[in-house]
Amino acid sequence: MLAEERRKLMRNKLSRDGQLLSAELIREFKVSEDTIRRDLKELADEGLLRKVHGGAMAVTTVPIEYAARHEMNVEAKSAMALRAVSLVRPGMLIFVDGATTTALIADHLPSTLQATFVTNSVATATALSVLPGCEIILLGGKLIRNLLITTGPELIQDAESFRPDLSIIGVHGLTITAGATVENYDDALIKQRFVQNSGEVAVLAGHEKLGFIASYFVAKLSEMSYLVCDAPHSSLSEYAEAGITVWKV
Amino acid sequence: MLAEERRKLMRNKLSRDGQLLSAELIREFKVSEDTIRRDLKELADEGLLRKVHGGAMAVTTVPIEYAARHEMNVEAKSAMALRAVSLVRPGMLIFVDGATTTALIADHLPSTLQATFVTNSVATATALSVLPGCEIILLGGKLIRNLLITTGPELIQDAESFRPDLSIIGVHGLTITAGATVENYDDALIKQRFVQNSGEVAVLAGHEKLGFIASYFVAKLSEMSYLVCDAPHSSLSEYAEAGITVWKV
DNA sequence: CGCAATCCTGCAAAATACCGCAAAATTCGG
DNA sequence: CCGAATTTTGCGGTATTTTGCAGGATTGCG
Repeated sequence: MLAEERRKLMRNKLSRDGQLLSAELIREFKVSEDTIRRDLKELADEGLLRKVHGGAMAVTTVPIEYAARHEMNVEAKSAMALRAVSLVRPGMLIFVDGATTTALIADHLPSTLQATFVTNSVATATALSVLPGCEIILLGGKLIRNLLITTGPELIQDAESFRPDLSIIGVHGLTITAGATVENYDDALIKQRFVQNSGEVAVLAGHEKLGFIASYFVAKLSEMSYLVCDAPHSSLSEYAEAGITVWKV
Repeated sequence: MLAEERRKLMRNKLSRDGQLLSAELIREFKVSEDTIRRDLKELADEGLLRKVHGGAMAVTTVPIEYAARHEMNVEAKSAMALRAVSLVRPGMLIFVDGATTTALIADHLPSTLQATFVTNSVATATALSVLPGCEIILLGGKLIRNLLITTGPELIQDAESFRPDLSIIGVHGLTITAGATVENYDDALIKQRFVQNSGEVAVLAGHEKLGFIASYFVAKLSEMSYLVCDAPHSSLSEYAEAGITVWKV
């Protein structure tokens, strides 16, 4: 068996189980303890795992990952969420996605608001649940572990039932030519559906997202009504010229 | 089990319960008292907890949460969840409802478990998401604010697609004649569906639920395979005589 | 005060980790 | 295809970590 093949299997096992046991790997691959130890050191140098006595543990623990992203840059994200809130009117049907930024809008909504929200994000649904006058519809499906959002063909189908007045979405990349993009395929599909079916679309993007193209397409510039961003005016002017209402925070 | 894995589980338990009991950890991890004590010293050096006689207390910035949780008898609930976990086998399809007790089972499941879970509870889905080898399906629908579970006619319809090997449900009331009952109509409808379509049904009920009849029917005694309860044997014998496998914790 | 539970210290056994080196396997240039 | 350079692997020896145990001190509680 090739060394690289063995390490590939170890990567798979790690992402599946969240940890690796040296003794188990020795039995499984029929190699010496030293070889396993060297492999673990390799993977540790790649940042995939942390060596511990007797094996290794994955570094990407899910809740930590989500929590860590949530912690980052809270002031800017909160400011952007505040701006997006001004688009919300009573009685609206509003889609909110599972981005860490958009999940913050619940904190800025008036507690007396009466509206209906639809989302595929566990975190967003939980945050919105504090609003006594609002109805919250959580789209069901297979849970994506590190994003805490639901996905799946049935969900895409269900999404067709909604024609929101407003969709508030976060993205991973935004450029003039490529439009809005994200890093997860399923996430992209869902956002596409709501972008196409919504009356208005508000995109929230931190300044670090500008000029970056992620792997999966979400929306053309012409499909976007509002762009909320914390970048300087100079970077945003070209988006304003493309016909988008740009709000700098 | 890795030492590091054990400490990780202890951290989880600590943040959930606000405290750790040495004796309980010894039973749970099947290690000596010394090992647990050394682990507690490790975590104490990290500043996560303060050692006290018989265990440790979390050094919490928010004492409110601990007080609130302590009120709710976490120990008994955790013990019941631990028992229910023994019914889980790799490869199973398992329904877990949104009761506070059943949501705890995620903490007792082995991190290497490979299985599929279906739930209508936001809290349960989030808790289960720490298991790297498991698929989690969250049923979609209208969110019930105070329970953080989804409901609705479409959800009942979707539920028919599943034939779980096992359903783990919590109830609000349990008597010989009225069977299992809960306080929320939509919740009852969903549990009914899964009770009828599951291979085995495990009911978790604190001792205070016995002899109480809530408003909405969930399951007859004949539909229940297992009853996990912390009541004395004398109260439970009649359920055992009704043909249910009764586990006292 | 007495008893049981818990805690602490030192120690020893087992498992695991680490280092240097040489054999074996693989790669590569001609 | 051959031989040298490189990489990979296993082995011996030693260091470190983990764990349980014994025995005595301490604590909590009726």
